[in-house]
Amino acid sequence: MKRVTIYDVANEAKVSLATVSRVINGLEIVREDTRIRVENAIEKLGYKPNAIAQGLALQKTTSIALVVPEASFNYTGQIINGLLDVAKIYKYNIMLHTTTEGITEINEIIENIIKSRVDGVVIYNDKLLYEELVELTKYQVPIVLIGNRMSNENLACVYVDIEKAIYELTKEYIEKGKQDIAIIQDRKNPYAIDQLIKGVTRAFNEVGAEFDQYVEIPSHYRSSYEFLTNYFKGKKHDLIIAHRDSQALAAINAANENNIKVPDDMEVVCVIDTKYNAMVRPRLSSFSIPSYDLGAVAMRIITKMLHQEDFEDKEIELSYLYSPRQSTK
Amino acid sequence: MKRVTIYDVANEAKVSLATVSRVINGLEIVREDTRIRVENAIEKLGYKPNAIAQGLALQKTTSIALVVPEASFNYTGQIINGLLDVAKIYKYNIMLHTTTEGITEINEIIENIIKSRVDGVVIYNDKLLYEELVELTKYQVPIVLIGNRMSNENLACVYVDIEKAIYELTKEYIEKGKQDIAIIQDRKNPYAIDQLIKGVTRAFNEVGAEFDQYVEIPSHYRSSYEFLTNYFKGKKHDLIIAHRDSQALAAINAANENNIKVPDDMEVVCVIDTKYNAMVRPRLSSFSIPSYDLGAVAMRIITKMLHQEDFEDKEIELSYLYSPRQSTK
DNA sequence: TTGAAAGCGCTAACAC
DNA sequence: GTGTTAGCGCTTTCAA
Repeated sequence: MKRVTIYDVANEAKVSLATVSRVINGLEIVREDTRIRVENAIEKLGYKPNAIAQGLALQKTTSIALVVPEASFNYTGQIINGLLDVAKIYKYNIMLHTTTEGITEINEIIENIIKSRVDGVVIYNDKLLYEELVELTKYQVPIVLIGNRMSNENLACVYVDIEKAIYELTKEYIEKGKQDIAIIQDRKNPYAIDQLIKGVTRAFNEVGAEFDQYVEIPSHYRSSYEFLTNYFKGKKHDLIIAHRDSQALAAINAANENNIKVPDDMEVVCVIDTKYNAMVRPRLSSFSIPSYDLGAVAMRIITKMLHQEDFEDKEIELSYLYSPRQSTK
Repeated sequence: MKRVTIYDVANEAKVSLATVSRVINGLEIVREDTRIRVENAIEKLGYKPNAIAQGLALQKTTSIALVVPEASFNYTGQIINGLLDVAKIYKYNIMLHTTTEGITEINEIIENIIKSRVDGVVIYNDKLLYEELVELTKYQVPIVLIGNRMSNENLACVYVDIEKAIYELTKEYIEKGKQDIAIIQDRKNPYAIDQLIKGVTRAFNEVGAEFDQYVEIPSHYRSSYEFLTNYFKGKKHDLIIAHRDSQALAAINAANENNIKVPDDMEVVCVIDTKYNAMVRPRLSSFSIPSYDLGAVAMRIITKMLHQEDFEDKEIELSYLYSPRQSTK
């Protein structure tokens, strides 16, 4: 099947290309019978409009760029699904970009995004630096940030207030007299960890105490687990706060290794979990972060920005739900 | 920063747009000093070539479409990473499409892919029907299939022979006198399950036996687990073969519930696993399917097809590695 | 080595 | 209601 253009269709239907264009775009000003003729021609030739040409003519591509950190699809999977579902509704295509380690590379991605002339970009990246965002903003492309709280002219965001979540959790534990609380480092999510620390610290400060149990570990499980296996040899806490479920699991397994029983001897919670939390034993107490919704809302916001729809707030907070399970008492 | 085009750069540098184009594309025929002038202008104006316009002029978009089933990023994540890494090297952009349930929808996706004029498409989808592939092939766009074995004019594939894998595994168990082998259904991966059944059946047939223990279960864990919890009440097998690790875990948990110890009373293996297999106890014996490589190779093949590079075979088989762990003896 | 001009496929005034 | 035509931003002959 050779490339068939709008001209071919016009010829076949004995009309001008303008008319074909009108039919394609569903403009009402076309007479019934000529519309039918055109539609038949389209069908017969198997014509599909060239989105690239349309993009050039219309100055918009109806596609948006999605930037996520590499390798962690376990956590971003739901976000992507939410985003894609909404994108489908509004007929947007998604160009997927992933960030790896290395500051320089992000500039390549930006370069790429700009060149591709997407209509908007959605970013979920825990370590995106402010300067890079500014660079992107210069090109007046609407941006929605997932996770980070930040906004301006054409920058909006959707997030969950995990600082507050952890603050409240910590307060509860302090009230129960369990003040020995530790946070496990997560190299891959500096922003999130920052929020966790802030939350715990705030709760501690309110009772005149100080938080200083930030446990730094290599971020990959194997070493993380190994480190913790040692760590728990002579030590345990009332409560361990991890960011990802995989880290919480590492902690539990490591504790187990040292005969520390979870939740009896030590409790463990994590902030974001995956479907594997339904399968592990003990099941992890966690905050149900609405990942799917984060993606869906982000995409919805982009469409609003693109269609100049008014919207109340550029910073949208989604709520979490704490779900106590078997890793806490 | 307003839209700056090749004309603006040409003006700024006092050359024609043709020259600017040459500089952008690194053509050697530009004199040193004028090249510098152009480069300065580009820098000054912050010019980024419009990939859409280039796409129109060149009749290629340097982007490829990736089609994966929704929701299972746990398993496709590595494939995507592999694909993206290679795509980066060859400067291709990725348009992400996901398939949900429903036959009709796949046609929408195809429509979309064709309209977007990607240079090629990579498909990982265990239930893509042959007719749809044919529909796509009509548009003479190079296609690479991941997982399914199939090829023709502009259709290549990369896969792992899990039929053989399971055949060999089964043979081994039969030789050990463990003939009570069951396969757990996986609704989401009919093609893979089909391969598993074929493998086991072949091994059984060779010793004059017949395989008939295909356990049908709802595919979501909750119900899967619940079903199996009942299933194992009066029954157990020598070996359970699951496709995904999540299903194997469901089986193990369900068995546990009924005091069937894995691996002592019953052994369990799965074909593809995720990073969570490093954290669960017992750790699952599994075939290490090289997901990352599947993605990487698929992308590499596409580039070969696109650059008319010759390549030996349109069907590339990657090898698996069986890793016995704690769920088998 | 550089410039002029046609063309990639489509949209959107503006005529008729 | 339909056709003509001028772009959209870039590449690529063909001349100069």
